[in-house]
Amino acid sequence: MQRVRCRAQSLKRYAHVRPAHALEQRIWRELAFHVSALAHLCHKRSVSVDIPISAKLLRWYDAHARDLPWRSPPGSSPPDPYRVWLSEIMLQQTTVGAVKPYFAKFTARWPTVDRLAAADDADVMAAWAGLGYYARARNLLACARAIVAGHGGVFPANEGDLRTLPGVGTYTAAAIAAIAFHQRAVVVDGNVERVVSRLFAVETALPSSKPELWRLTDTVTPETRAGDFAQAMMDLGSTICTPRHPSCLICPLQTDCLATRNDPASYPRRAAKVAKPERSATAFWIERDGQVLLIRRPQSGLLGGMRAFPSTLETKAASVDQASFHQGEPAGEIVHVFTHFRLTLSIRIGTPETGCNISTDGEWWPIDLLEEAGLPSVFAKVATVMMEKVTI
DNA sequence: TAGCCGTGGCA
DNA sequence: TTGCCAAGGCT
Repeated sequence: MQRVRCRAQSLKRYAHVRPAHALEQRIWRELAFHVSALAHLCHKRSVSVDIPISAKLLRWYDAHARDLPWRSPPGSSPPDPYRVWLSEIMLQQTTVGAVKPYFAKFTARWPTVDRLAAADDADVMAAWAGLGYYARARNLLACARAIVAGHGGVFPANEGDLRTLPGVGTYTAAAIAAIAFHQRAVVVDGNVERVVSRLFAVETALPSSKPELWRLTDTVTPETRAGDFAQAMMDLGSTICTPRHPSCLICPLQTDCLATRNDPASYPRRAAKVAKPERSATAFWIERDGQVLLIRRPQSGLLGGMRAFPSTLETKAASVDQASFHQGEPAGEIVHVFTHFRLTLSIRIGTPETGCNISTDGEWWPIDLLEEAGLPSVFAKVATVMMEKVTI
């Protein structure tokens, strides 16, 4: 045991070494954590200590925190609230990998909330294109302008005031208060719901279990470092306590977890899901002098406020799309799966006249610049199909 | 309150 | 190929 402790201490002398590659860094952090845990175990080998869950998690986080562009290192001064807010909006129901390039693009182009508030709507919507959930982009602008107009360009520092801002709900308000302002707030997102429902083996199914999960999260949230704690829960959820195959053997909370030996992947329990409805519609490629007709979709509803090809794709799901539209020559078909329905979109080559029947406020867009139009993915697929036809 | 609202990666 | 899922909010 003494030899192990000496080896652990000598290894800790190399803690400042930072390998160049991401994989090596990850392995190094992993090694450093286990060395630290081993040294701790040696030191406390004969003493049973009841360490709080938050303390275990924070210790793990200090060694394993992911290095993300919107973060400051664990335990350091709070990061810029603007960057925290922007990242939290982008990360709503969106993976870290998808957000990174958009976060870089937005912060380079609009480095402050004042600059963003002064931006043109069309520029922001186009910059958001491809990230999905476009109401977020509309609310992003509304929020930036509310901060400038109603809060002197400064983000409010408490959960209650944050909650009144457009696009900022219960989760986001708590996350900003905790991370950007070091307030004690109970931060519950999808990761936390999963971790906590496993930790306490919550048998109630989501979403009815949400109040119970909030209460349980409240019981384990520390008085200080609530922001680091929240981010630690999210890191744990995305790297160890994953949805399908959790890595319980290396989990810092394994000894506290009631689900670890009882099919942890089966938590959180979920209500049975219903099948996705099928919808079909027609999109029109209407060309003139090397340009193609684009329209702006209505501000609310499906793909609200985004540029698009004229189509029979309705804004409200309740209405029926005109699937059997026979004007124009058939030019192909694409399939796109949204969260709540599966769309088969027929493409037809129309004329400016048929286009005017569908929309009167279109804009003619150069075909060779279509990539800059900021089309949502479903219409970007249409563009790809038609561009391939042109090049053939 | 439950339905609506994107996208891409993964198994 | 298909379904599941990810740092939710709005109505």
